[in-house]
Amino acid sequence: MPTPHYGTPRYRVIANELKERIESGVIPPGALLPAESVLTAEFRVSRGTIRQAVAVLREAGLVATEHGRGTYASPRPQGSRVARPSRSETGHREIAADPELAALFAVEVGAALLEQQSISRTHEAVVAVVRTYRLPRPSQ
Amino acid sequence: MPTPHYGTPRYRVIANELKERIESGVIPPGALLPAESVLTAEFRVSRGTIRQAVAVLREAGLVATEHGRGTYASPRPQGSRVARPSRSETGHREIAADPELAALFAVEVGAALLEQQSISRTHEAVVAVVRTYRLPRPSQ
DNA sequence: AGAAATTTGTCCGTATGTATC
DNA sequence: AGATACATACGGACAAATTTC
Repeated sequence: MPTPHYGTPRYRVIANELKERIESGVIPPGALLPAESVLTAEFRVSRGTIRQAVAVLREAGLVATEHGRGTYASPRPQGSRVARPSRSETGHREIAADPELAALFAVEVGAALLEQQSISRTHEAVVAVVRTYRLPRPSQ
Repeated sequence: MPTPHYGTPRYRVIANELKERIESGVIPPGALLPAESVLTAEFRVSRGTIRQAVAVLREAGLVATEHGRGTYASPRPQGSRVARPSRSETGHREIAADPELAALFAVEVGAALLEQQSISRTHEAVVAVVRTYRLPRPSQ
């Protein structure tokens, strides 16, 4: 079979599995993940797919990779009972306009807006969170 | 020729070039970037390399990609300090932390946060609304 | 110190799936 | 339905950083 991909892409399935292992402690904080070559053997996928999966975790801040060394599980934010930020340092998502934003942008309440969020930290502590709202790509 | 690559990787060179075009206005905000196949021809690299370059821009928030449509230049790169806030368009107030902000700032849900809002307009139309959240002045 | 092995980084070419026009 | 465009996946090759012997 060449490469069918229905449903969830394999790299996401693998990313979820690895995430599971990190959060459950199977791969403890600070530990090295198995090498890409090992993961390709375990999941029976190509190296590119593994790298894509690891890239997902890296963007989520769960791991950090070093050239020639390997990929480390990130040390836990020691708050430990504080929920993990569900998003990385910067990201965008679509949100529904609250009444104030709706009025400003002259759209219906609940209309889709683009929110870009960026987080400023010093060391670990969050200093500021900036959310920028815009209209979805300008209708021409 | 196999694939020599010294110095800056090609995908970064290409990302910088595209970034240049977006910030200089050669590719105006909201416009479609050339298709991956076109960029492949222009830069004479494989599609994978082009996708890697575009991924850099996407993470930086300079572009957004839609399946089957193409990649759009974002309305507003963050670098350019555009329009005067024209004053009076900004204000601050105290708000209650929603779960996401609470997690980021490591405070209780509902705790007081400072929100500063500024509104950018061109002519009359609202272009963007920026909300910055911070912890209240520490009493110390 | 040096060579080899390991591991991640970059790049290519190809094939096929899926969404949009 | 056909054409276009992005998404996923494979396999191979070589480069560069690190560790090991």
